[in-house]
Amino acid sequence: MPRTKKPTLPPWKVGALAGQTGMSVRALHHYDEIGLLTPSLRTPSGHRLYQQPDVERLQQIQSLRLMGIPLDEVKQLLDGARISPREVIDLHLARLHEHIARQNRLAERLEALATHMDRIEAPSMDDLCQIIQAMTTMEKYFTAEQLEVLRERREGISEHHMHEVGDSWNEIIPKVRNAMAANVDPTSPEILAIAKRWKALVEEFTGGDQQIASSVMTMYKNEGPLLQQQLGEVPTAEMFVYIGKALGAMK
Amino acid sequence: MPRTKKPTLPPWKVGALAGQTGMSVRALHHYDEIGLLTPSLRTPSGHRLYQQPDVERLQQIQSLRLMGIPLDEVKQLLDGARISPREVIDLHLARLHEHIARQNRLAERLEALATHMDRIEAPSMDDLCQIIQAMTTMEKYFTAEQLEVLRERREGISEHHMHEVGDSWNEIIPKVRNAMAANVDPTSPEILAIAKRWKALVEEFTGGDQQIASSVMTMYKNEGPLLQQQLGEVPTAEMFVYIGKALGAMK
DNA sequence: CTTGCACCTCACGTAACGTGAGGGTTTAGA
DNA sequence: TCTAAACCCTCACGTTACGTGAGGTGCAAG
Repeated sequence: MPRTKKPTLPPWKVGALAGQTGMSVRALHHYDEIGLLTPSLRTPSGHRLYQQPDVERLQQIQSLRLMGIPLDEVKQLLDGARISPREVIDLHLARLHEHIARQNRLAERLEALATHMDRIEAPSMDDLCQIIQAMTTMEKYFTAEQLEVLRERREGISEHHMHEVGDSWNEIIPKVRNAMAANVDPTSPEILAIAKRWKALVEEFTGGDQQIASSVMTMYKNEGPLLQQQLGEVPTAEMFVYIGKALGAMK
Repeated sequence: MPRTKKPTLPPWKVGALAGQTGMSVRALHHYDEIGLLTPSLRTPSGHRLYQQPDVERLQQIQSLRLMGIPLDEVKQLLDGARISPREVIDLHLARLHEHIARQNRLAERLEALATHMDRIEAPSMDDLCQIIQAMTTMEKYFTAEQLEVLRERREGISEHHMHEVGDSWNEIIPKVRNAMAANVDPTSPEILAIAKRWKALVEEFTGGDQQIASSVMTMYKNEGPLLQQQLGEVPTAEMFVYIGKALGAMK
């Protein structure tokens, strides 16, 4: 009783397999190159012939790739490295979550940036970079919650008022600088008046939060030149001391 | 009245600039290679010398890179391509959000996969790939909400019961196949009894949802061999017709 | 004058293929 | 049976933003 036909199904050529599985021919070539999926047959002229086991392996490869597993790990997994599938999944989930968290932080920054840009009439590349610098500098000195508080406070304030505050600083700081240069006693009445305005301005920004106030001072100390370039007049550490004396003398 | 000193600050060498800015020397070389940041001076021996404008440009580059903007776009932006910064930001936000959405979908799939794996005692690579295949196949035939419904239903069912259901199908389907082969009248009492059990099994899975029921039938029609390999006995389209006749005759 | 450090220019490697270039093989139609 | 289309092969470069040597030169200090 002879066999009616050869019992093996006809093997697939690359193009056929590619069409069947939705992969590209180049991808199959690539898998062959890296030893991930080597067709079990070749025609004498070198054409790849994939048989059933190859097809099954390809399906496994596709499954694992769909889960975002890199090819070299797929190779290790399918080549019998004794790794528990659970570990693989957990490892990838961890990596993925970290990646997502990073991207989310980036998206938040970009969104914050976008709202900042909307406050400016005709933003230039230079403005853009300045704002980014300011944002990243702030991120170094304040915690996420503090930044949130500051953002909320900013939301509730008109742009006009922000300009007023900037003008106030630009008015006060030179006065303080001159007074210090002239060795004016910080407990003198003029300085006391200025110190009151200074304190009010500080509290408007910090909302009375001591943590924020001290972070601001550290930031001004460390990033003086940078902030000056962006904000105009900026207090120095000595000014803080000088005004501190005045405020201390106010009973 | 002669100048006291030369008015230009001493330029920085790569290592110094790298140290100042936190970049690597290689990165600065790279920026030079691609024409993004070419130092405005070189010593006769070829050492790069960065001057103040170069440093400022580098700071801008760093700012934009912090926002995830690729180097060639940074180059275009800084080289005066007249693109509005807002467009840049919005474009990147859109790309980023799409990317995040993809990663989130992947994470969901991985988490679903993890819970599936926990249902199996000693999961092999093969089991893993089978489950992934099943999941992706389901995703092709059901909407996200339907999948959610099915998942919730699965949560409320013991593993023991799931095995029972599988056994029931494995018992019923051969009976139907035999009856069809023997040309048994679908309105005969034995078939009617089987049809009732069939209907109950179907409803247990679909929860009576017509949309789900019809999606299931399409899936079985299209993916018969695949499902059979994973589930064991699987109904054919003809069986659906046959049982349909029986149920229709039940008044 | 030599040591050591900083600098230079190649040039390969990364992840997963896309996209030709240049040349054989197979197959379907005339 | 011949030929042209369609399919196959093997290089090999391009993609992103640099890391990491390899091998050689410049420069300041002991």
